[in-house]
Amino acid sequence: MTNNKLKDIYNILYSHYGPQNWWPGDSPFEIMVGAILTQNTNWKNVEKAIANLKPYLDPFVLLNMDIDKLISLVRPSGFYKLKAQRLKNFLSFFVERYNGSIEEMKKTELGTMRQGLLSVPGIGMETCDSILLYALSKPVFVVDAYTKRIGVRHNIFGGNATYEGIQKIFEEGIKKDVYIYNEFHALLVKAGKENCKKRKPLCKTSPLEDLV
DNA sequence: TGCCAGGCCGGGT
DNA sequence: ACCCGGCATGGC
Repeated sequence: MTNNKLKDIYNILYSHYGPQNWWPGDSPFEIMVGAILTQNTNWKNVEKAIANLKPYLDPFVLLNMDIDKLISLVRPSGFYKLKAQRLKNFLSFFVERYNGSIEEMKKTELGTMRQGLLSVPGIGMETCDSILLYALSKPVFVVDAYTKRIGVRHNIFGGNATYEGIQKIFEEGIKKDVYIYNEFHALLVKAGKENCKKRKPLCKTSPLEDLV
């Protein structure tokens, strides 16, 4: 069963904005780091932090780095003490369980991988799923605040829908395809930034306006 | 200038 | 099982 409305939304956004080619990042490891740093934070600020981290983008190097130094590097991304610790938490997990190897991690069964990531303090569902989809190319639909706002706005689901409820609707409503999951989420963020902000959720200029 | 950003956690109800 | 405050910098 595919949901035509979701397919329509995808097609409209894709035609309007074109491919987004996410995630912006030079390596899967950088994507993982970025996924943590971008929690409730403007991507522009994350870019600054990642620029600071560039010379040290290796799981072992970062794991062994003095916490105060790490804090100073991630500072521009905001919530810096919190995020430095969350990065450490993730790095411990990544090194202990997978020896800091993307390839090794990718061999794991998806459910196990997801459970493991979610057990890391500071990694919630969106961060976890972003890592799975964008760093590890796993077919997991990423739900975020924009996805929810736009979905409610277009009557795909109600305002009380949960993360996993929304995720299920998307995963069951469109073709299970990493490329589509990748682009769809990125397109929703793009559309959301332009038309579906917190204080003006009216989408007057949205390419989706006709659908409502 | 204030409001907001690609969340998550812990404590209170 | 929800709801809320805290976390913080920098862009527009």
